[in-house]
Amino acid sequence: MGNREKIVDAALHSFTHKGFHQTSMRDIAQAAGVSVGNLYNHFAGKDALIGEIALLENAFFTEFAARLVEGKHRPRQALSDFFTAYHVFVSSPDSVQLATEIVAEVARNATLAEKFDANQQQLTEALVQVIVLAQRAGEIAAALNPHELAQLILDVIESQALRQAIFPRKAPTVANHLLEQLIFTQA
Amino acid sequence: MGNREKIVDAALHSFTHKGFHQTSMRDIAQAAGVSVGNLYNHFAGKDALIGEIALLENAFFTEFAARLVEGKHRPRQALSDFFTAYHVFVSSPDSVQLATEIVAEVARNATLAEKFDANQQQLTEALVQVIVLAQRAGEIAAALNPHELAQLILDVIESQALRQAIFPRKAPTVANHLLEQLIFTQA
Amino acid sequence: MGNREKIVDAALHSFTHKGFHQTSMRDIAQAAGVSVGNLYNHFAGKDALIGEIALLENAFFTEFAARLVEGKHRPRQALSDFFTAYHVFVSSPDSVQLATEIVAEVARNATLAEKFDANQQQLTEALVQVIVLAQRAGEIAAALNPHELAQLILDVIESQALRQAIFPRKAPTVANHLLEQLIFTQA
Amino acid sequence: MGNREKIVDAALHSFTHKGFHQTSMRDIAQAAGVSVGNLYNHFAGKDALIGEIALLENAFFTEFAARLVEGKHRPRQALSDFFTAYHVFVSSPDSVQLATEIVAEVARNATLAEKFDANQQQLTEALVQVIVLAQRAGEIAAALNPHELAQLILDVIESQALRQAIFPRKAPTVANHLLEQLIFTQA
DNA sequence: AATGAATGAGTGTTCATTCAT
DNA sequence: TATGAATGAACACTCATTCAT
Repeated sequence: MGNREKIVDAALHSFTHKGFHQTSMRDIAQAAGVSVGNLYNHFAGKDALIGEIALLENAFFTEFAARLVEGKHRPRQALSDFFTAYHVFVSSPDSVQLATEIVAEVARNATLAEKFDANQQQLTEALVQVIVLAQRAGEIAAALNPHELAQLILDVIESQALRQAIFPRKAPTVANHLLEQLIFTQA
Repeated sequence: MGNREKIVDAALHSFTHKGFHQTSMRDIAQAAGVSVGNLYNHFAGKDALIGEIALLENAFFTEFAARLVEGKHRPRQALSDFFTAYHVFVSSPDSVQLATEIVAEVARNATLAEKFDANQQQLTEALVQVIVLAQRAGEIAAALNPHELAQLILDVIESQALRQAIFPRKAPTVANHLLEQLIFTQA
Repeated sequence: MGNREKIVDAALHSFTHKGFHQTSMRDIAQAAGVSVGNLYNHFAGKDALIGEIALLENAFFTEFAARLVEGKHRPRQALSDFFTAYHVFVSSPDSVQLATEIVAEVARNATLAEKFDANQQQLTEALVQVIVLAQRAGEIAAALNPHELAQLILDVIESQALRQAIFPRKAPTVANHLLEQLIFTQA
Repeated sequence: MGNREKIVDAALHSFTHKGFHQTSMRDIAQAAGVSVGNLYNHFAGKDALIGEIALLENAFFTEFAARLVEGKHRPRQALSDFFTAYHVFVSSPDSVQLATEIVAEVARNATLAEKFDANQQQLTEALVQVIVLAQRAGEIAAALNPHELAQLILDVIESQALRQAIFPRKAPTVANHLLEQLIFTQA
């Protein structure tokens, strides 16, 4: 593993567990087993490193999008599967912690926001595609705006993950049951 | 206005626009027109100040809950009105910025999470109350779990506000149209 | 007990256990159950309080001197008794801790040194008096300079107390046996 | 001279003349001609620096011990010479000021006390060695406990130095005359 | 690409002291 | 006397970044 990757890994871990602004370049260098100075041979500065990490989810979004489209000949099933898989992905405590950091950062940094948005777009569009097919199949009400619905789906899954990670509750709800009730037409 | 209030105001403003960890105690003191040392006569430290700010929304939650319950004899209308009002409240850029900071903080601070959760609870329970009435009135499908639905409603409104504030989009959607389509039974 | 006494007590305790410069005026006020501002009604400032404490041993020195002179008709016994009593007095850990603080302070503050010296003088002179009588009685070699001997006696007892308090050793020596061997003529 | 040495020198000087707790890290950095931050590249913190200084006398103790043992074939002379040399060494005002600081610190810091004790041990043991030889030669009474005597000797010399430095007296006594009178057997 | 000493502004916090009440 | 809010300089320490090697 090259030093650059070691640094990215170390930064990911530190940022996740301590937050962007609670993590120092020294922390990262130490965790990566690399000298402080060397960090700057690979990244222009802390902000560049934050940017790199913030956009790391790229690959995952692409993968989810691909899998969705793959299953589009059975749209309802594809959506159901996606709900489950995405929920699992987004529910890991590490994922949640990092996500909150990224959102706070993105909210304050327009450049970052733009890139971040572009990433998400891929997944949203794949969702839209499958929703439209489900509507044609009569599995989702035709009156619903597919773009808005896609966005709502992602929001609901992500919010639920966030809440369950942060507020450890007595009875965690069955993940996406309600969502499916609301979205899919009843037999 | 007492100095304590001046400090809270200044902290609220600075935290909102720069983030908790990008704001120094000096920043706050200066913005409040107060000496640095005096900050510590009113708050035990920065964390205490962050906690105070993080829990400031208390009042608003209570107010929304009250208004909801007030209108419960016409549950559908009450919910609709709440959707609109809550969306407006939660959509102000300041509110969004601060909320992202708070969430990131809460995700890393169990004590804070607990208090924060307790606050939110009030609003959720008011929502549940009105949802149940709407179900009895046949305006919401009886099969939906009221607690989960209440939570989903808040999530959707908040997520939408967040997204619109962060990603300035071409066509901002009509706020809660989709939500109402999904939730309310069709005539 | 008046507030002034409460303050002195609190200062004595805090200075002893934390050192002059590690103790804040707040510490003292709190320990005394008094407001910070009130400290300044009773003492001009921290230095004045340090001075007060540093010279507190006054009374004890006077008492020891008095008892020594009282027993001077049996000089050897009086000296022996003094050795024991002074050793006990000076050996308490609190006494040692405070003494080291005072010495460090006195070493840097000529005014304080002068007052401190004056206090000690009383005891030294009482010792000299009894030593001279012991010499006349043939119990101490006449060749020894009484002033120097008095000083040496105090030094040895104090140093021993210091060492035993700071370096907890395996076998604490029988306190003043050696001192008596050296000083008193052998039968 | 490396920066580390410059820092140690500056700390030694500042600590001696102002005391540990009256000296700030900035003082030291400035006196060393070094940036504040760089202090922490060389020492973990102020305490580490205090520790380093407190144990600096190591070398001197070792040297005195060596010289003592060197002269042990003429024990009385060796002791006499040591008295004089040690008195000179320990009498410099700087030495006294620093010593009072160290003692106060050592009295409050068990870890430091231990290390400090170990240092002193070397010298005490060399002294014991020579005392025993002097006793065999009949120059010191055989009845005296050599360990206790060694300790007493160091105490007396150090106390005397302390007193002369702090209380500038009319007639400074001839340094170790009395000590020799007490210790050595008379022809 | 790699090191780690060096920088100096910046951090949260504490301090002795003052002062209006 | 007594209070405790108010002051602002000072404190130990950390920071992102640079740079000679």
